[in-house]
Amino acid sequence: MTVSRALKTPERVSPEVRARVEEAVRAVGYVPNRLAGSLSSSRSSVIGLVVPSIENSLFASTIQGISDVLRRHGHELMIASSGYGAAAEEAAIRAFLGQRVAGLILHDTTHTPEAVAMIRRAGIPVVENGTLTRQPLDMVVSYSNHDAAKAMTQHLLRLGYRRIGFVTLPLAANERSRDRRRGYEAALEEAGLPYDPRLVLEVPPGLAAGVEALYRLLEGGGEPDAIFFAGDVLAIGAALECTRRGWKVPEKVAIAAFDNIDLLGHLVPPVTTLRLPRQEIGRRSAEVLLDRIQGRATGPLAIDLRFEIIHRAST
Amino acid sequence: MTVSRALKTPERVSPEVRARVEEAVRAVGYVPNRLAGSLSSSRSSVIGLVVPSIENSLFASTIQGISDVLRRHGHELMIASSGYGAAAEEAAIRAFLGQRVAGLILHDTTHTPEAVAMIRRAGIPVVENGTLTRQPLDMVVSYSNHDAAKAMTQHLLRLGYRRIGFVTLPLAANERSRDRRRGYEAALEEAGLPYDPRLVLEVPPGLAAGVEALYRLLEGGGEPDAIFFAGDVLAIGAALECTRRGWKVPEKVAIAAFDNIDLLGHLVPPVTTLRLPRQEIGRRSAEVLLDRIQGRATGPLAIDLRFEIIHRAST
DNA sequence: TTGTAGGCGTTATCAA
DNA sequence: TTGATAACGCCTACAA
Repeated sequence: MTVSRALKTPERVSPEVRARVEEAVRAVGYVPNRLAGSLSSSRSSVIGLVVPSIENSLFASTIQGISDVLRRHGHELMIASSGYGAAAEEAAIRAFLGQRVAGLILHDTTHTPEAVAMIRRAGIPVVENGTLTRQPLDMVVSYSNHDAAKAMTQHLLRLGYRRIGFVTLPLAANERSRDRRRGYEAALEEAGLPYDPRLVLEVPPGLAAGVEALYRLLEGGGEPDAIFFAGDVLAIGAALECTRRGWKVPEKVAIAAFDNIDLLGHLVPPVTTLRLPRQEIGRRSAEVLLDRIQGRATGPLAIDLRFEIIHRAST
Repeated sequence: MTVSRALKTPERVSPEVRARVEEAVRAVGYVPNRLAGSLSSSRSSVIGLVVPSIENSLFASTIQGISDVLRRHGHELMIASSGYGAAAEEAAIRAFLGQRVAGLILHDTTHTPEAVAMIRRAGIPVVENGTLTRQPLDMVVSYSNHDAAKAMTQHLLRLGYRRIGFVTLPLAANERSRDRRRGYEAALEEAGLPYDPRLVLEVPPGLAAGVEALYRLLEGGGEPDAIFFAGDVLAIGAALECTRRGWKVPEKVAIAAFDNIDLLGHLVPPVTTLRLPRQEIGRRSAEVLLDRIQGRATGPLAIDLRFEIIHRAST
């Protein structure tokens, strides 16, 4: 007990005892067993994070933000990827709850009923990250995918484009993509423009898909004057393909992207895009989670971290 | 005890008891406490991973590979980033050992003496990932940065380039970069070419650094006919800058990169590079670690996963 | 096949 | 300020 105190609350132990303990710790290379500590105190310093994919650099920024904050506060981070499936997410959540994590951060905002029930029973705080969902489990830290897509579409409209193509990642089981799509439609509607299905495309992720989308839209009869690639690296693939073909952007077709990937600013021409607070989402998520864990806050919470349009020469 | 058995070794319990337990588990939403399990059995299912940076997409591939294998085997993954510093790595390792992880995967191959001592005392298996180091702590799964850089340099020599520039990331405290640099030098030496300091540059990571390196080498008096960017996205920055300036590659200067970033193949012209088994490194690391944890293997081990040159139009 | 006893390494609590 | 005792929830070992 005295050792425990000397290590956790050194001020509550005599200097002499403290010194002896420190010496002994050094001598034997003692590393306290936090499993036992957690079991005894029913407090854990581990946070569980479930992202659709670790490999995706956008999520990676968020993870880095989370990791930085947790490290500073002496917490550990457990990660699992759900591969974009709610069942895998449920499995990950179950595993984390088995490890008695102190809190969860989930990127997806759609969960299996069982996953929700487990989290409720565990009674631990949760942050959702993917989009400013209307039905949060608990806390949300994100930006509005709907508003971001709408703002970019309006930006294009303001620039005079009238036949705006929209390329999205798969809409199924992903509230983020659906939000973006609805934002696009909302902007058109407010502008009194018709929705033309020949201008809308759903494609898998990846550079190659961006290239393919470019051709399909240009040759699909919709005659787009601009294309808004609402996902990942799609716009990069398309922009590079224009370079390859010697097509002038935005004269041939304007191109807009959805994320502040460094590279977009280095392309020729640099590509208009949205700045999304990826790292900030991670940092704030970790912070609000720790606030709750440490009893500094209670109750639901929704933090809108906003976005920003970066206007460049491609539009 | 019967419940424990029903859950872990259902075949050793009567069907009737099994059914009753399953029913009860469902009814109360019971999630076994793995902390208590680990404490009692002194076995853990958690693996600790320390990478220099989570945000870097190259490490992200490796992490994904690790995560996939661990998930399939019912193990969890704890992550920390060392920010490229051995002291931060040591702190992460200490935290992981406190959590009684079953094994460690470290990307860096240089560690503080204290970190090494702690790992030794803990007696858990370790895999190092960054390069085929000669003095592994325990197991290594990687490729040879030295050989890869040498091979690419020789490739350029074979193509007839004689004044080959070399751009590296910071050499301090990073065996990988030093290995690459030595590989470059070895190739020159074997070819009987002099080492010209005007052709070698050390820069920070990032697209912009690649652009800057391009100019500094072209204007530095070394008159390179090819530049080998031995790190990350440096080559992308340089290649895009050539596009922007309308410089022909490889006529103006040939460009070679060091990693199989998808994008390199989509640039104009596509950029020659090395294919490195990033994901495979992650998968194999997890596999050999599990082999040891589950007692299927013992002793040191070095797995060389090789690399491959992807010759494209930029050289 | 089922159950009992004891202990894993901490921390909460209370007593000295 | 220090120490004794009893959990925490599971698993090992052994007994019924």
